[in-house]
Amino acid sequence: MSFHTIEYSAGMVSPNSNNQLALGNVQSGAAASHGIFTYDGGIPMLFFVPFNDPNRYEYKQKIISHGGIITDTEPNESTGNRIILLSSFNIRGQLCFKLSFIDDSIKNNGVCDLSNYKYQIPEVYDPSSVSGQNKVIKINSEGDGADQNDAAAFSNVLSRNVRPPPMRTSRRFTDLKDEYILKQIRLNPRLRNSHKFFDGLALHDVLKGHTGNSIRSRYRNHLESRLAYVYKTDEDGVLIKSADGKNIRDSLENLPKTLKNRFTALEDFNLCTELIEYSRLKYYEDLESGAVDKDEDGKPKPFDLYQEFTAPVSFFAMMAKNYPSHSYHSWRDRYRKFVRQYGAQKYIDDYNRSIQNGETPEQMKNFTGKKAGLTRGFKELIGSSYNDNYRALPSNENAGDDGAIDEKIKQIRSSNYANAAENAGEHEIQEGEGESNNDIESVIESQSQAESQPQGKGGSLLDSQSTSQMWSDFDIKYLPEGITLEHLLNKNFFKISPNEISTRVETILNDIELAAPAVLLKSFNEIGINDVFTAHLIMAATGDIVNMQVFIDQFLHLIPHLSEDKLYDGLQIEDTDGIWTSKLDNYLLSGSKQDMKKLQAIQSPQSIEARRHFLEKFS
DNA sequence: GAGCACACCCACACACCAC
DNA sequence: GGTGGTGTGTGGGTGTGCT
Repeated sequence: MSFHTIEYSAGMVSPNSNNQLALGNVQSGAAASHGIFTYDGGIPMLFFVPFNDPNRYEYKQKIISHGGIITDTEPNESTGNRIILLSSFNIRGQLCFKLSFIDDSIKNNGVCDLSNYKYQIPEVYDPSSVSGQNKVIKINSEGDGADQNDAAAFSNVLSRNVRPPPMRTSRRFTDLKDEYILKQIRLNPRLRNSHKFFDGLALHDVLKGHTGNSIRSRYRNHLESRLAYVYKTDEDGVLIKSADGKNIRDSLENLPKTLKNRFTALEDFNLCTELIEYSRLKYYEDLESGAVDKDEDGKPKPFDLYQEFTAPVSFFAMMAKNYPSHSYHSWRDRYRKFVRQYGAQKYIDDYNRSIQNGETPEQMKNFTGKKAGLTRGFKELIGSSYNDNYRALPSNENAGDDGAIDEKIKQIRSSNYANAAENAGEHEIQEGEGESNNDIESVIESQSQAESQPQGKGGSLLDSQSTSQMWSDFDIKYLPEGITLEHLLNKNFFKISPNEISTRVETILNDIELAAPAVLLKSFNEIGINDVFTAHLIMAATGDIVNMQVFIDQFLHLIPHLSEDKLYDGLQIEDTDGIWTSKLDNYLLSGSKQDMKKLQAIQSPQSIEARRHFLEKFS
């Protein structure tokens, strides 16, 4: 039932000249056929009880069960319609009435004179007191007769933003007080962490003399373990009563969630993945309709996984619907203050890496507040450390230095060379007792001897005579200058995470069926690698599947940092053994001592020898 | 010195508002 | 409707002084 659906006229409840409510046409007494808190015609009276009021839920029940309505909207005189503000205590100088109005009206079976329940003189601490003693300031809701500064002080104390100076009037908590606090928590389990709730409790007679902070601290440090049970409430925190009108005990296992829920790592992950998925779909829609931005050459810009994503309202509405643990506003705020700062794909990478390392992923944090202010340009810092994070290896969680990628290369070489050797000359490995499968040199040795190894599992795609013949029809060559990302990759590439690309490449290269060019090209196409790039891979890696894997991993590492115009230069990898460029080929072909010296500083003798054979066959 | 009461801090969830 | 700015106050503490 929504009060918004009811038309209220100002005349039903309107302020008179004394700022008091006129209730002349309020239905009252036994004549009330629709309940006690109704106007003529049975239209319910509107009440507002502050959300932090410790008695809100108790009185919400009373009001609703006697025909009235509790609104979620605070009274607003400017609208002309009046909602009656009820509270356990006087607040912020507003026109405010005591909750006993409800009790007395119910007892009376008719609406009492509301003006008799108006708060007049709140008691408030005076910050100007030099002695540090409490001083009672008399202030009424209109501020008449009261100093404006006092009114401001009153407002400040209640608003929590300005606290009185330290004043320690320590009072011991008694069993009675402790039990009272626990009872209030049981009645309001959703508010068990709320500062304001405890501020409200501090105004209860039983707890007079303690501050809200003190009571909150008492509960958190001493009483929480004694809570034992709470009373059952609905999603809004309203007490659920049994058939005989009693509160229902509920175990702590069913504690309702508090007012605010921290975002978890999984929720951050879901937000990032949904955001990227949404953006990717949008990109391809735009691509089809020609709405994608063009580069200098007039070609559509490729989808950038590491871009700053934007999302419309509908996206956050979808998130709130599919992941109701947070509201639309919360999801949107999380995106604005965290995802945008951190980077969606960067977080996904970090999350996946944590999972792979057997660690618990952490949620995004430290992107708001004062600390965030101190780290201006933090995004740039993240950007610069991206490489380290991206390159860190599961087996080396501290890897973040330049050795990480080398370590990865080593691992790939170890496993693949071992495979190659296993397939090429199993007996050599078996006979070499005490020889490690990871002994690269010896494995290279065995590989080089295995001219007739089966294709597809390790070694070169082009080693044997028959497969060389098959590849001879395929145009193996370096990428030309001026290539774009679109030349290299198709849309499938952007649907797969970088980690997965690497794994898929490894799987494809290890597949024994891939000796045939068409199969390899098709498989690479399926993960987004176009033929021209496959040709370059084979050319740069001398057709060696290990080196192809190394090239791909280096490419995946480089790609987030390469602008379109630097793509060609960026792919000239000249510092990795087994990876070749036309410049290095020229060194080899020139035969000059100086060039060979340069070459030997990069390439191993095995690589140089293999390259020589390769160029003889295919150049 | 220990325990307690209380003040205070900080990150950030959630919300509202203006443009 | 989309977006940025910003306020409020929750959630989870730590620091400090009193008993």
